[in-house]
Amino acid sequence: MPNESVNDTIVDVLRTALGVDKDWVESTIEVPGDRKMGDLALPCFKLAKEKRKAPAQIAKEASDSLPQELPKGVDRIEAVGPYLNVFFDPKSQARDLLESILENGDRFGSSAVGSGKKVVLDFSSPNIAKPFGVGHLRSTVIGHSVANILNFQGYECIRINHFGDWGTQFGKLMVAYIEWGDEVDLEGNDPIQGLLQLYVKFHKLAEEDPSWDDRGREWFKKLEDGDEEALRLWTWFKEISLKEFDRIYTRLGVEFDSYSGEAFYNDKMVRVIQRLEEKNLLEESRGAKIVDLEEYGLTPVLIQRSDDATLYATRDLAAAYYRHDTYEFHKNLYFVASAQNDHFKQVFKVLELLGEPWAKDCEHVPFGLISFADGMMSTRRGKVVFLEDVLDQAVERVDKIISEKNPALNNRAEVAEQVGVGAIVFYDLTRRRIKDWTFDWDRILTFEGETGPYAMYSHARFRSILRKAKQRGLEPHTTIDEIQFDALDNDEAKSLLQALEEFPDQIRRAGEQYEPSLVTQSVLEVADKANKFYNAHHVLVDEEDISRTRLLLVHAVATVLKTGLTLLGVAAPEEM
RNA sequence: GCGCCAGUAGCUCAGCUGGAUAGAGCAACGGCCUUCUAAGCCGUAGGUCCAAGGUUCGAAUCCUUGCUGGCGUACCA
Repeated sequence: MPNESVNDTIVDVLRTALGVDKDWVESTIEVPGDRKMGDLALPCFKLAKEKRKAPAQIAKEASDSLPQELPKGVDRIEAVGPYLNVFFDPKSQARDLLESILENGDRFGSSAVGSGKKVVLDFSSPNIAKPFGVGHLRSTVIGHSVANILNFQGYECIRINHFGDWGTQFGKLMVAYIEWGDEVDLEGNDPIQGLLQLYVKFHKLAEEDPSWDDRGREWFKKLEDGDEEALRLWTWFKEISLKEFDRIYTRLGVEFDSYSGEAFYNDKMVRVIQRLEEKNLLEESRGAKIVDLEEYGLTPVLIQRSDDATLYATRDLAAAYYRHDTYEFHKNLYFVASAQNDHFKQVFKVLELLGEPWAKDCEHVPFGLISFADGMMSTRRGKVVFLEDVLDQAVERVDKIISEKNPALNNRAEVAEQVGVGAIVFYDLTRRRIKDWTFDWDRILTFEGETGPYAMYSHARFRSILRKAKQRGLEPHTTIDEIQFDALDNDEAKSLLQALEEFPDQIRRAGEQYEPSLVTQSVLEVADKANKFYNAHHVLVDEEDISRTRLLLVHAVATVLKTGLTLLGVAAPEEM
């Protein structure tokens, strides 16, 4: 069914009139693309063969045989060509919607489908000792938003930041530090910059002379074996990074329930290897230990290197077990770039082969990558745009715009931060997550059209009307019975109401598909229709009754926009 | 080579499990601020939905093949 508003009574009436069964109606009925055609439509093509009649004739006959008394809330049902179109009574529709928003407030659009179920979300998960680049934005904001959306639907969300705080990269960094540590500043304001320089220099040399990589592996092995010097450096690098990440998460408003990174699973690797051995899945190959997945069309999973050090896949297996044991999850989600599709296929397949029934509840939620116009981002080559620089630029630009457009704003710095950061977050959540995008300063710093600032602006604008009204002693109607329907009897109000009505359904879909862009699109749709309404009709007019009814609509718009923005992890300032 | 993903207006994208005339934004051009925030609104222009087959009453949507681009393809994560 297209949405929840299709109730049984309507299905029943249509079913009887057409002489078909309930399932047929439920699976065929749809919401017309053009809502002028009706609120629901039932195409009758499929019945043509069976009934040996033209679809249009079937629709016509069915509409003639409808009962006198239509279901509550239905204004009329009419045949239009081969379609049987259902029109809801606009008044009762508007009444139900506004009443629901009035009653539910910022819970409008929420549900309880997930109640009692736990969802584990692994997102953001940046690598320690590397800068937090725009590339890390994706996992962070998508994961955060999906957590908000699922939470809104009653799921209990466990947000895990699976830091990349283990692996050969640390060995490499240690080698670099030992060699050139005195050339960089790791104590000043920007120690990450120093680490990056070491990292880049190392990779430049390693490209020409692979023996550098061997030294890196050696040092990582030392770390795994608990070497004191290695451990000291590792702890120090980690501290430097965590400080930086903390600052960014605070700005983004992102929080986690667990910060157990890869190192956390260090002592849980043995058990994984044990399990694999018990099931006879492990084989020796070229000196390493692997699980062969050839018969499933997958490349082998490397479990243990020839020098016995563990790998990414091993740690993910250990983490999956840990999460299962600790949280008894309904779903275990990984918000990781689509480049790692194969990796997750392998890991989940191994879990399946291990006989774990919960393997099917593990899901990779992939997203496209961010690249530069001239190619890929690469930390190894030092080709990174720091997320903080992007946020700073955005905030700076917003601040300038405020100084031009609303110089009287008193909490300007705070609002500039909210709008600037919100613009970046919203930007990343506008398109479907699977899409790749190219980093472009001009584009990401555009605040007009389908952008975060536009949505925030629309919200602020409508909040402003409510404030102005209050100053004049006007409040929205508080009970639905007071509504003056004439005040909403125009195209702009109707399509605005429609946009508001679709909001809960979009949230539901966004939760099912782990796709925040559906919320973004719905927010933009509401903002668009709201601004059109704003420009076509005055809210604060002489007739008090009309004003108060329109204020109710304004209240509904502000409520929904704020809820939508909040689910996306974007602030909704009162003024801007 | 093989695998996964994408291909819709000049650019960036929507288009829900196939349904009525394929929609927005940006860029371009022309309008609208002495009443609620012009980060807004209205209008003009812009399309062989990558291509060819197939399924269907009906395909941007499903299937097949091909083309283009991105990513992956064992000791990085």
